Amino acid sequence: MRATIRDVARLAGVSAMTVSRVINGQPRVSDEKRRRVEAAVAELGYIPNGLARGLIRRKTKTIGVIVPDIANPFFTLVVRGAEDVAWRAGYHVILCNTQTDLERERGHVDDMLAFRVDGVLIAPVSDRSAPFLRALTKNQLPFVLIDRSITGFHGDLVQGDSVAGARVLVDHLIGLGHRRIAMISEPTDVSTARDRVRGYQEALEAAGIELRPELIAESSAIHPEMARDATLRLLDLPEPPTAIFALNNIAAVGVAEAARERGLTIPDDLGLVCFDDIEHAARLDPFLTVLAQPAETFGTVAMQLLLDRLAGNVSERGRTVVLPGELIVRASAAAPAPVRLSASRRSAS
Amino acid sequence: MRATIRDVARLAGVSAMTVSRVINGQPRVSDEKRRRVEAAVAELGYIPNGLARGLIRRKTKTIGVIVPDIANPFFTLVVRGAEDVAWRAGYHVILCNTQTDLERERGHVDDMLAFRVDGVLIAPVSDRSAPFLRALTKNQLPFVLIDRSITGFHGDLVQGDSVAGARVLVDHLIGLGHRRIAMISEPTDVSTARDRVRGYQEALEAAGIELRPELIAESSAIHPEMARDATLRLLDLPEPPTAIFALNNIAAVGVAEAARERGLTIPDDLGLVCFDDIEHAARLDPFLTVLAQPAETFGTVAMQLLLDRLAGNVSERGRTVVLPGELIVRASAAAPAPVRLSASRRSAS
DNA sequence: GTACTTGATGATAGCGATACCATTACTTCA
DNA sequence: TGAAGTAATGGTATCGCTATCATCAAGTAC
Repeated sequence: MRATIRDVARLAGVSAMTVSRVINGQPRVSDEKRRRVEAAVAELGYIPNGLARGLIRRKTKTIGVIVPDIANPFFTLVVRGAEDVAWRAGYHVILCNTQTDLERERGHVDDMLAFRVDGVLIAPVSDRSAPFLRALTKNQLPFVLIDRSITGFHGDLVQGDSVAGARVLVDHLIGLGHRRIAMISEPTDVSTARDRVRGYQEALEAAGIELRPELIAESSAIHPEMARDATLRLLDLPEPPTAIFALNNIAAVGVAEAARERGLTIPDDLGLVCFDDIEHAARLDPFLTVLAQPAETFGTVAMQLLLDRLAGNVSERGRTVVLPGELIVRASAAAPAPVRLSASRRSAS
Repeated sequence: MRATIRDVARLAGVSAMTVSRVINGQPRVSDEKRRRVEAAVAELGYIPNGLARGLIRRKTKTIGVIVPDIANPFFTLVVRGAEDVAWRAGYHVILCNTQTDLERERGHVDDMLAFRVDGVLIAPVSDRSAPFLRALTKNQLPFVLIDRSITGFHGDLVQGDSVAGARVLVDHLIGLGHRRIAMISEPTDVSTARDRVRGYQEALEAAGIELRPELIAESSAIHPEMARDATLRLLDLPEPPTAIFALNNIAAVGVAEAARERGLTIPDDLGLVCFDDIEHAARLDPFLTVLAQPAETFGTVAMQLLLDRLAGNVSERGRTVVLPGELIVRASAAAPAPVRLSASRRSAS
């Protein structure tokens, strides 16, 4: 079996308490015993049991990070940023992927409570996640929301400005001359979706463009196939859009697939803009015009807020950090074709 | 404070043991007490303390997953696959990102040992990770290697066929007519780098093409900037390559950047192939010719091997699973220009 | 009626650490 | 000289749970 603190104590000829003092770098230990203990630790390859420690200290130096889709480059970077800050502060990260599934989210939150993580970073599935946040609060487990707010909840939050970002993107399309602009959205129990729809609507209104409900397609932020299907439906409208605003990068990927299937060229036949960059794709070929959000900073800032709170040097109730996005104009949106022909359907891909 | 099993027992008017039996679904409890306990659990919002459980059961239902770069789409998918299988089996995953830093890897391995995870999936930084594997073995912590083997180590392993894959990619370039083919590699204390260099060399030899050492540039598998710099150096050679084989997707991104900087068009002025797909980029614009590896399957299979071992229904010592890759021919490699002009240097980007 | 199951329940003893207090041996200073 | 502080060290209780064994009532067999 693995060595315990008592094995070390026996080998070093001291008490368990002295070993504990040595491995925790406390004073009040003679140099000689310290050396003997260190030798015994090395000889046995002793590693303190984190479970036992956590049980009595009521601290585990562990942070749970719960995200809806780790394969989304946005969240990948969030996680990397969070992990990095945590590591530097001597914490480690338990990563939980919910796949936007509420039941999985419930399970993960319960696990975080059970394993006594010291805090949680969570990008909740939707407003229906509210009960889980309540469970965290009730159990006094500090947490910080990332990317998405929850109606009626007031706590630490790091988010982008979705309303403004959406306006910028749609204004950009309008500025290029587009008037028939569609949006690929997701269910509006997600705050970012709500906000981006609002930004979209505000931009159209400000430009005096009539809102057409049929141009807002509800899709998914994690399954490109659904965005593809939604796009195909939009393209089948009697008056198809000349440009599409996808609520995020994943949806944009689906739009591009749909366009390719229909033999439409982006940006000539269809303009495309979206939230969130796809780092590797952008470097490979700077094509997509996006509202880039500083994903990694979402993670670092959120983790920092959490660690501050754990350190106890925070008094405010709900701190909100809004990180600015940046419009990066690349090639996926241009002026619409001067004479709009009905798109040739079902052309070979 | 949070409710303990004794609080529940008191409220239900039973002993702690009876509560334990109920929450663990054991028999030997009368229906009436079971109901009373369940009511008390619900009323108090009781969640069993995982640390205390783990301490006595010597199981935590937790698996550590250690990868060199979570932002690499390959590893992102590995993690997603692993997490998915783990979740279904009632395990959760602690994600550790080493950034290919040996010290961070050491720290994470120690943490896994300290927190008594039940097993570990690890894509080691390099052969220099061997001591950490020895520590795992010594402490009887089961683990499975992913993607990379370690010289002299014999245990469970899930990997691709890097030699064959590299041959396929380089053969593809040769088949297109390329003779001067460079490779962006990384230090050869990583098994995949070794194997891919070997596949590259074998392909050239088989085609009777002379090996030029200066055409193998050592770079990085996680920093595209380094691959970019390496590519610029290759392009500055007296006789620059007509095509480049990048050892992975990240390196390929750097190659593309370099080409763009030099005003070279891919594939017309420079062919490019690499290992590992970039899912979102491929969907957005099917451009890169790659040897795609089933990344998510790496994760699911590795986790399955590990869980099998934990369940005790495995006898073999070192099981190796080799997952086949698939050449996906897209647009980044074509026949070289019939008349090879010396590449115009320092042209505007 | 005795002996032996069987089921339901609880008391007790840890798991491997650390918090907290007690003890010992010296100093230090009025 | 004696009160009092201080450094080094160890003993004991405890974190919250479960393994194990003991207990007791009720049923079963002979």
